[in-house]
Amino acid sequence: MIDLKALQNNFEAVSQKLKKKKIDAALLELLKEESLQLKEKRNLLEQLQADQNAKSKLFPIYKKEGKDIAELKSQLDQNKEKITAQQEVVRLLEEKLSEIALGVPNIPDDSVPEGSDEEDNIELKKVLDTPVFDFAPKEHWDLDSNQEWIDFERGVKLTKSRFSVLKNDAARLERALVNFMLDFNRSRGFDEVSVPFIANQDSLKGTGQLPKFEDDLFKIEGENLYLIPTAEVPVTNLFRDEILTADELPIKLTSYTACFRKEAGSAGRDTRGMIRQHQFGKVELVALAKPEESDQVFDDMLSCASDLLTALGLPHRLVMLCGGDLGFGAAKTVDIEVWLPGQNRYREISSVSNTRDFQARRAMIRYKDGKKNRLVHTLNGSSLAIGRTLIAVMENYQKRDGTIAIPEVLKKYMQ
RNA sequence: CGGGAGAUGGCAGAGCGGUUGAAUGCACUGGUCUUGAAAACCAGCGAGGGUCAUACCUCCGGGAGUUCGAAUCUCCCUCUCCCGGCCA
Repeated sequence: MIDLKALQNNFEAVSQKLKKKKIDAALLELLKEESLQLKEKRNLLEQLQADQNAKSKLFPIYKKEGKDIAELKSQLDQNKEKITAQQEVVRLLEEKLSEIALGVPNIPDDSVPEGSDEEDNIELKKVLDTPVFDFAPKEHWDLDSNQEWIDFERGVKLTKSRFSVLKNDAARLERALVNFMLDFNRSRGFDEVSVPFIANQDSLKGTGQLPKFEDDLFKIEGENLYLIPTAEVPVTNLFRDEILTADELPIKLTSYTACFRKEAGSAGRDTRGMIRQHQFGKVELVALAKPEESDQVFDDMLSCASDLLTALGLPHRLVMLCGGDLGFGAAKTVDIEVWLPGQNRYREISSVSNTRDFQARRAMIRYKDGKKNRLVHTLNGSSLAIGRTLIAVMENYQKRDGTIAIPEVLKKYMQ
């Protein structure tokens, strides 16, 4: 959630920055008006309550002194009606306000470029040269046309489209990738956690998936529980409603989970192959940091993910997302795109974001800064999506005879 | 899924329907003492909103109710623990 106080006090600046995200200015205006309204109504309510409290305290005194309490009681009764009415006013306003506020995306950093979509993203750098083949490299599904590695048909049989089954060396490779990544991340100072793949509404709300993006989630019937779309949800929410001490920050964690996404808005996109599945494995990086150190932590996470690809020998590039392409909760995001020779293009394989205090405000994650409690900054990034990494290995390490080499660093994990 | 107990501040643990936002202990922070530390003693120590700062308001799992007044009484929900069944 954005900082409503900042919106009230610096309306122009905030709404100017939010323009990058193509937000309706009228909505912001409304938000500001409503929040000021609420402040006023709430002040009135509090006055009434203060009055009521003060008079209530007279009650036992009057009784002790044997005074008549009928007059006092009638005053209290009247005042009570006013309070009840005013409470309703405040409650409605609060409801309306939070409905609007929860739908407003995060404020982009100044460093985020203007732009409306992918086309306007800015390439920061390329790492490793793209491989040169003396034959025409295939896409992963053609490489494995008889489904020795990835069995799409049976995945569909078991569940439905966009589910698949890994077999033989692919299954082992997946496991090797997970282990390699977790070990790598640990060596970079990220502590490993293993968390539930199901989260409740409060958690999804804390990281911003709810209420706005319910359509993207698999919900468990009759339970108010959801399959997680990313480990970011459970791992960040580990600290929901907590006040951390300054010296335990930054907290840097890594976790492997399955991720479940409905891909509601992507009908018809990437229907072939394993690029876009309803379920995929991902090793995630999550960090909580003091505001002044979060940029440093962001860079650490980004280089951690990039170095991982380098270690795997996979060419990739770093792309700074423009305002229009930025996710709902992110103030700044850099995507990492891996080279897929079969597709002859870069495809997203990782995404590192700094949400600043946007999630922390929703999830109430704070730390003690001397006497005061301040919101932390939360950051998240895919270490790498496992499925896409698997594809990248297949396509980049393919040989003329259709076999696939194993990256050097994975060999010890494949024995 | 069936039977019993419970939910209070970082933890432990009191709390008659009326200055109780909440005793006490531990932990923590500052100070005195000490060469230093420990011990001892003194002081402070929940959160959110609000204010320049005070006042002031709200919060004792969540919601509804009784009452002039509820942490304290009633109802519902959720969760936790113990017993039984089922089962990785």
